[in-house]
Amino acid sequence: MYQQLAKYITDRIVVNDEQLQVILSYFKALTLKKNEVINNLGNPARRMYFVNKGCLRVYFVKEDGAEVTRRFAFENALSTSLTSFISGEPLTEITKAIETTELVYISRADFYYLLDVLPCWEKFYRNLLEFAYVNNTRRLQSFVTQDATERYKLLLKENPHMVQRLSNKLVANYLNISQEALSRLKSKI
Amino acid sequence: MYQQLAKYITDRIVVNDEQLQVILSYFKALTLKKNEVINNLGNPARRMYFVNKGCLRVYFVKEDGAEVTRRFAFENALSTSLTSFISGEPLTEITKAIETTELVYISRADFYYLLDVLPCWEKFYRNLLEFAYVNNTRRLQSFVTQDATERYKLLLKENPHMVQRLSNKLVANYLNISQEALSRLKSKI
DNA sequence: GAAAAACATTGATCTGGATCAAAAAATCAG
DNA sequence: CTGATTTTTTGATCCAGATCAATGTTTTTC
Repeated sequence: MYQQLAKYITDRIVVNDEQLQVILSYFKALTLKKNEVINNLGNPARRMYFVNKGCLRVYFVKEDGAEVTRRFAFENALSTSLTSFISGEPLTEITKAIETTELVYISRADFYYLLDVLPCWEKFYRNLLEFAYVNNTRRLQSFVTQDATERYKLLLKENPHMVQRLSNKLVANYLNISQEALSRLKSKI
Repeated sequence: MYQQLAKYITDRIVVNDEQLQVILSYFKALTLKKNEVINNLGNPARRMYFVNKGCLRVYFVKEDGAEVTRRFAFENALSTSLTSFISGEPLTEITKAIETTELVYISRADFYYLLDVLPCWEKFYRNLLEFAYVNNTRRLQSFVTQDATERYKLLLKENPHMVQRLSNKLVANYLNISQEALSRLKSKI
């Protein structure tokens, strides 16, 4: 159950076995059914999740109720509503399992406790923040500098597995275009 | 010269006077003329800047040469091309002074050296990354969930000083709309 | 302080992608 | 396996905001 997470951590920071066991001991298992939601707008993010199997979808909800996908978390990815996890303020993005999903999670309190007691966890968190920032910026850059076709081509190039694994509807939503628009632009490439 | 930076640091982390002097000793002064550029696409980011007076504009350049503003850094703000600063890869955003601007800066090498030797600097960097991430995410959310008028109203509410201080052209560019579109939507509010 | 340059406004037209609608294809539940 | 739901495709129409153009206004420069 902890094997994938252990590899994830040791791939990113230098950590001895004792420290690793301490870290892992704070993670608990959770299985979600398809379409199950794990947080609610208005509450703060209380956990950070690691995906062993399955896939999470994180999305914003517009005022009119429309959803815009912010990110997917596939196997061996960490996921939380990081802005809320950081600030403690209510979250503005919903996380839902798009298929049956096996997770392990750590509570926000335990996460911050580890930051205080394990210097290597501070390094881990630094790494996590750096990657989250870089990914976020790439996505922002793509939205403000590229049209729908360019965004799709970039996705095909950088994350082909996403296009293979997800329905057109979800891919379109990730690109922030309608599924009709995606269908049309695919037929033109 | 270091007064504003010293306050910026002590407002964010717990640091004794000796540590503070060590940190400040790595910063050097630099004054930019209006429209002077401080980095070039293709090079990695080698410095982090702190604005004492003036204003920096950080922008992406599209394939067709059009510019899209990513961020402004006014007085008492840190600024770098953080994705490049983190990864060491060539930067994808240009930083230009939009007026005569007085800066102090630290080199990337010295910044990382401080991370190794001063635990409080690691905390400082964590804080910096967290805020950068949160701001980035807010901006991404605004772009994917709001139309031009809503983005403008949000800017007016959250950063009225930006609307006051900057030309319509720059405000429009920050909102990723044409200056004509901004002029029209303002007349309708 | 006058000429030049940059910026702001307003009008006309264009366009990428949204929305609405309906049919075809795929997936799911019992 | 079969009917029901969901997804995908294609067509018709619409709209927010872009672009082009012209004029007025402010700022810069010498």
